[in-house]
Amino acid sequence: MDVLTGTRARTRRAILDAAVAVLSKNSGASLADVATEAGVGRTTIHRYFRERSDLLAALSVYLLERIETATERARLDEGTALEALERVCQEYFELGDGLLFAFDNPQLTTWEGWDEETDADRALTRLVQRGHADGSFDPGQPAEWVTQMLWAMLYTAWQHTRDQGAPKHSSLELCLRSLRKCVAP
Amino acid sequence: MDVLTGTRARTRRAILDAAVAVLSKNSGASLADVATEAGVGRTTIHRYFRERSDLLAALSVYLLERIETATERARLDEGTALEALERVCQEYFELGDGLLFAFDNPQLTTWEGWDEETDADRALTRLVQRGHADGSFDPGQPAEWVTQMLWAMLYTAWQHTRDQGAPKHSSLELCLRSLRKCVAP
DNA sequence: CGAGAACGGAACAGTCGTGTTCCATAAATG
DNA sequence: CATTTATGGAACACGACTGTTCCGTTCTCG
Repeated sequence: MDVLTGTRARTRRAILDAAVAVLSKNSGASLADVATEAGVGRTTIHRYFRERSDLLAALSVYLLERIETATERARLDEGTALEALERVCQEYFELGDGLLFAFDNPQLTTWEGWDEETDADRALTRLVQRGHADGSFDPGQPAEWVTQMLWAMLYTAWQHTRDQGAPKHSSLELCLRSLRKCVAP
Repeated sequence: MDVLTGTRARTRRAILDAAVAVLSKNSGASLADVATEAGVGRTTIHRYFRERSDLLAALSVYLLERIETATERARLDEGTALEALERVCQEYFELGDGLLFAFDNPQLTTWEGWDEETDADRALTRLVQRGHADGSFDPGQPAEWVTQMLWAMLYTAWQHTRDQGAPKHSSLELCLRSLRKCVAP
């Protein structure tokens, strides 16, 4: 079940992406809705994920992977803490609808099966602590608070573009501006 | 149907409050769950609200009322804009779980039946514009963005206390601190 | 081109929430 | 205390979603 032919890997991706798009708008959507969005038969979904819970579990690891790679791309230990924070903000913003889904299902980032923090969470926390240590971040706001704020701001920004049709770059710009001012000492 | 005896008014409130508590945790919860939380029979709920949608509609006006009165209590046109913003933040924080519900259902604050803004929305927007005018708020962040940020921060703060058991006052303190820095010029 | 893999769709049983009716009981009210 | 009034619970029909099976079709790759 690890090795998938090109075709299977492709439709699997299509189903997962469709699930993110549909479930981020309506977390109670039916599998038929997901199938339609994916351009696939409902039975095909069951071929890849026996039960709905299997799809949701796969969705978890899928998004978690995307979050992890986005975090790695941001290279949190390079440059100043503020620069790194802005980079990771931009990377996360690219997650798009996955952002909404991840925010609505916080159990993803905290215990997606285990009760352990993810690497991304730890890296983010370390980053804020680095900012605390070198005096570039406000020491009055604990790291956990700052990371939660980051997600909430990203959620707001993405919703802002999705619902009100604001251009992506301007939403991201507002998000970065607010975040910068928040963490400043 | 406007005049309710004391008893009916009381159970109606119990049902609405239970619905807020349950649906803010799981928006797909069944009416049986709400009934249990309210300490009431499932049929009783149908006596007060024929269909699920009727309960949700009543929930909208209930929360909208609470938001309106909270906004009035904050006296947005008194004192400096910053002081007023902090007051309204504190008032909204008292909404508790209603906060999560309102944040998850943004259609409440924008068009709960009509496609019109609520009084609270307008008052908040005016407040931020006042801050822009007298130079006490950052002109680079439009009023709509600031109000959305306010809700996002409140959501974060309340979730912070609910999930991580942080004391209410400290969460609110963090929220106020972040908000203050955000709107500062 | 041909075999095997991948797929779509129909059909079916099972489950769960919903909305309704009916009746017996508990509570409030005058 | 007697009469409304409010309630809880059982029972039922209905609809939506789910999970499964089966079969014919399409595609993909050797």
